[in-house]
Amino acid sequence: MKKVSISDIARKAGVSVSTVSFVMNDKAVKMRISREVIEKVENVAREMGYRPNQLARGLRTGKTKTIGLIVENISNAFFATLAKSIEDEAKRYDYKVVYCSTDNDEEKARELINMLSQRQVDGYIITPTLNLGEEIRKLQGENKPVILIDRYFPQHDEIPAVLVDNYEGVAHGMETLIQKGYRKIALVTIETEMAHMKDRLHAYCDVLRRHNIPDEKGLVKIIPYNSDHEKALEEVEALLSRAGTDIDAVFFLTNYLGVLGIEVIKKLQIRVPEQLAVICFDDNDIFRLYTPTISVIRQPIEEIGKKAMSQLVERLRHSGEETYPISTPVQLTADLVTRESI
Amino acid sequence: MKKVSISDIARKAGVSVSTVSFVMNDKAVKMRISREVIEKVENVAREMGYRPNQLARGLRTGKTKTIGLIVENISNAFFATLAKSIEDEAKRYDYKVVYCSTDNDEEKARELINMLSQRQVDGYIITPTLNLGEEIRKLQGENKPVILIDRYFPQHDEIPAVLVDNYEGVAHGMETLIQKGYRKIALVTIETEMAHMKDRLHAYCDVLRRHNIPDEKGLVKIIPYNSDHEKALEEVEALLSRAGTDIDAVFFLTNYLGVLGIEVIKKLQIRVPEQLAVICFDDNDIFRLYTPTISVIRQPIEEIGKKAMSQLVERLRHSGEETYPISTPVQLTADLVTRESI
DNA sequence: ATCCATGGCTAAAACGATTTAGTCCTTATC
DNA sequence: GATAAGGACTAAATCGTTTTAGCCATGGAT
Repeated sequence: MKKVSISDIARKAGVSVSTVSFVMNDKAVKMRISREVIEKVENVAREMGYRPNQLARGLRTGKTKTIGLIVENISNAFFATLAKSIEDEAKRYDYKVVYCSTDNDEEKARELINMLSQRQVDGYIITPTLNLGEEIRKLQGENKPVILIDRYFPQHDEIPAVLVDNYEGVAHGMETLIQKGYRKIALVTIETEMAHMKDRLHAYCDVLRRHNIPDEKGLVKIIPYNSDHEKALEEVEALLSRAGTDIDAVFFLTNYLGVLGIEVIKKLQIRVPEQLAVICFDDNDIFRLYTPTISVIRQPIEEIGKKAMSQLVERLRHSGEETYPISTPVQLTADLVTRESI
Repeated sequence: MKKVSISDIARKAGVSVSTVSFVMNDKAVKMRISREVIEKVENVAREMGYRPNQLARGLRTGKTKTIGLIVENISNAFFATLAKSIEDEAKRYDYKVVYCSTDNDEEKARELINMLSQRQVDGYIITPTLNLGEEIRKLQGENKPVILIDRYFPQHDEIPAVLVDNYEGVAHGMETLIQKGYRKIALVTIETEMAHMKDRLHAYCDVLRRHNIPDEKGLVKIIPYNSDHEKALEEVEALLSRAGTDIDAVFFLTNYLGVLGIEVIKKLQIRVPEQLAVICFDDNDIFRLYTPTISVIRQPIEEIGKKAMSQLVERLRHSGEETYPISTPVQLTADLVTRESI
């Protein structure tokens, strides 16, 4: 049972392939196909269950109605939620999404871009890794729109991005901690050169400095990206075992680190917030339900997805035109959600 | 800056398109292309950054090296983890994955299958919704292998599936509860006709019956699939407010319901396990980290993904052959992870 | 009778690959 | 000297669409 093709329809309906194509693409009226023929073709197509081959269509038209979404890791709650929001939004614009995970590996990211490019996706939404600037410029050179999300390249401001204000988010959290009287604030972050994490780190340092609190090196723990769960736990444990003495608060700079932190806090039976105030960048079901509930800087995930998609569609519409609309960069705010942990 | 095509390479290298194709597909030796020409072509291809167009290739060969993955909702931790595992496994076999979410909607599932079929994916891994049997048989009729995961159709045992033993899992959990002395065991499940959930429900009923415990209707709460978060919370709250009196344990039949349950338990300040023992089907970070830790029936997610992919690849290999290998259905076990909540 | 529109369709090229069946040289074989 | 047998390539068909250009009636207008 082979698939039915347009010529099968044409044969059965006793018309030419072109006529079938016109009917299927609602160009029948423009092409002045008669009422009867239109109906005939439509009936035959329905009876035979005809579904146009998108490979052939894409090959001919150069458009696949597909966009590529590259995230860090689809099994992470943040990216999974983001992906769903983008998938839903894409559907509204009649686009299909193909996702893949970089695992934060530059080489893998490059491969993924190549793979998507070979599959002729019409546009990209990318959570970039380091050093992807050139690769992305190449895509733009081929006239394929790209929107960055979550991360960006400060040196390439011609690549549009949908971001949250990382600096402001962390600064707000820090100010709140300080205002509540915490002074010995530790930080747990991930080892990376990427700007969005640097922004978060800078906010931490700047706020401390603004309040004349020395930012001792010992209070900042940087977890290497590829350390396994056990190793990372140990690192965090080493830091948090000082809670109650030379640390009175901790700021986790990512969702994943926060969960790790909870694990350590539970293990060491640290009392929160008495011994240690806790705040995390990016929310998670756990933070809402843990006892005590954990305060977070919440990113508007749905909105990031929607905005990224609408920015992309905008560009897709104008693709091929001379005057490429230079949109202003989109910066959303990450709000503090105060819970019991501070 | 247009993309370079095979004919661009041919022109620049001064050879025919066929020759380039042979070189690019490692058929040069078989086709007795000379060393020099091979090198020449390879160099030109590298210099020009040639990447074969997969649409064209797929159109010609009928193979896209892509598989379609349909899950219920990619933002759910279970499916997100499963998706990642399948993505990783697919990569090993040199396949790309396209995912989509059904949101448990039959009509949407049908549309997704159509969409993937139009995009000529080579095979499918599907978390089915109700009444998808016919649609799936059609795919098989077109010689496209399909593997079901997580759910199945008891009336269609010719559709291969990778499943966990839902009945045994729940039965084991129930036996453990009873052995620990709990008798008034409530159940929270989701409204569905699907067999995997019926299996779980039957295990609950059977174990109660086996121990001569009457299964009162009032102890089973069925949450309608489309009720929003608030509504579902209320329903669960109505049930769990009876904890300590006519209910001494509760079994949540899905991950999502368990999280909902935790939310209610927290709100009502129910003491676990003194007032209420808790167990949930399928694990989640929260259950590991909540205080007290929550016992679960853990599904081997990684293994499901791996098995599904290897089953699919097996069929992909033999696709087109007369003797389709009838593999025995794969049934994995879901083990009890005992934690503090029982 | 000729010309022009217009209506209603179709032929054929094109998209970018893969693959089958040659073509055209050499060189070896009888 | 004719034939066969490689060796090193290439022409052209093909996959399933879309789209441009054009064909052939018919019916006024001139």
